[in-house]
Amino acid sequence: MKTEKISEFTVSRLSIYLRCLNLLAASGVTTTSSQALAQQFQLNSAQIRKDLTYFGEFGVRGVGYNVAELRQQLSKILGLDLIHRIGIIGAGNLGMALANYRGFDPSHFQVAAMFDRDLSRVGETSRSGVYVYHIKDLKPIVASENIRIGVICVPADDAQEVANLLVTAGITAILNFAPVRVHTDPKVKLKSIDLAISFESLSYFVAKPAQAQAESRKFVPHAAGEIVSD
Amino acid sequence: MKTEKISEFTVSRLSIYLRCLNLLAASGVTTTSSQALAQQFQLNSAQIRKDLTYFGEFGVRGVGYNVAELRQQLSKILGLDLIHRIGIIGAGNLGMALANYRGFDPSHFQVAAMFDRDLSRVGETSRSGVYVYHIKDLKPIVASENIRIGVICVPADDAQEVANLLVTAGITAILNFAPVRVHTDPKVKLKSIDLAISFESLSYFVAKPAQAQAESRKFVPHAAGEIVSD
DNA sequence: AATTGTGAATTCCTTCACAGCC
DNA sequence: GGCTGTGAAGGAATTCACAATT
Repeated sequence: MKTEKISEFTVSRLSIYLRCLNLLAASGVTTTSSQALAQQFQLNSAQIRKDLTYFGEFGVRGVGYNVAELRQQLSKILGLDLIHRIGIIGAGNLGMALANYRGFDPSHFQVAAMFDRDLSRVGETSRSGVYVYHIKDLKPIVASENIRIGVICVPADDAQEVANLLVTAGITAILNFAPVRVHTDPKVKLKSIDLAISFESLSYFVAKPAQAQAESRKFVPHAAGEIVSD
Repeated sequence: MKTEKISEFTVSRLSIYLRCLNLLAASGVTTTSSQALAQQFQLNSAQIRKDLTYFGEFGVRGVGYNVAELRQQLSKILGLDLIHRIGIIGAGNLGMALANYRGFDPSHFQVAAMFDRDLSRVGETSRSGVYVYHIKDLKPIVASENIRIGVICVPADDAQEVANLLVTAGITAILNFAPVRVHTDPKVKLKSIDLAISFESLSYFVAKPAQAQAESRKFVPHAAGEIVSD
């Protein structure tokens, strides 16, 4: 394994590779190659190999990759051998939807608690069984529930304040859904999904159909907005 | 204006610039400069200028930019002088949350209809007043409601089928929230927000705190997963 | 004097192409 | 023969730095 910097692009692609391998494993494939993966899932084989070799030499020349082994390696690299405890701040539509979201595996990601400042929401429980605490209890609950990831689902005007609270509470990573740029301690990994920017980008392409199709890359990881770790 | 290809990165930043300008306008600022914007909002002034000059020469040398004029220009470029009619497919948690989402201006984006194949959801209405139709009525409702943007909020296994239906219904752009890569006609603008990838990227950085902070760019537009127009 | 618009330099990301190995 | 791992090439995006302009 090298000590080179791993880009956000590479990390996102690892997720995609793992997803592809899971599909292959489910259909009983035990061995594959970068070319086979590339062809089946419309990726570039050299990129797959390059991404993987940042973390080790998982393949066998002339043969390819063992599906089971590579799945396990990628799971490990992505930290999916751990259980991540998540706290959602803002128990509105989006926060509730995320608490109930079934798109990710509950053996890796668990929404442990929600928080809101609105007393009418405090004491509620999501359909999936997540309790809504008052925001003033953020710090002790983060500690007692072992929460490492905070998800900001409050309006733009409150996002920075919530980010500050999360940092103070000792969170490790933040996923921000508020349509605003927030700033945090560099030790906290911050990532944003900005729905307003996503829709406005679509708007641009809808409004300009001629130019719209010309550009665009095959793959761009992440949330509209920003990825910041400082 | 040049006929160069405009990158997805640039388009996303235009949204950010517009947002910054809106804040400046709200606080009564009438003139600004790329340096002032860069400093206040942590951007790079050369990048702002370069992004803007893809679309025209909006500034005055030695003076800067007129806030009101630049806002209007950016709104126009981003197609925000139009009203975008949106259809959401999948009236589950996420679909409902988006139908009720208040993060974008209803004078630019209107959720006109939702669709589901589950009869128990058909006939419901979101809190914001959006009716849920049966998916079999997609095509006629898309036409009658003048829907141009389709938002996929169904499980991964159904996403490709829904994408096909949307293309057949004559949609112009698709925003895909399903954690899977979908393929469409190249004439349709496709963009994905992959929450599973976003969380897995955070997982990577939570699991590897040492390396985690080293890399990462200041700004990466878009959804985890992919941006595809083909 | 100040700030834009932009060619040049730089940095980063992707793809090519092949030596090395099974 | 076939496939990996990787140096080198190519392409994109960002930033620098300055000539042009008011």
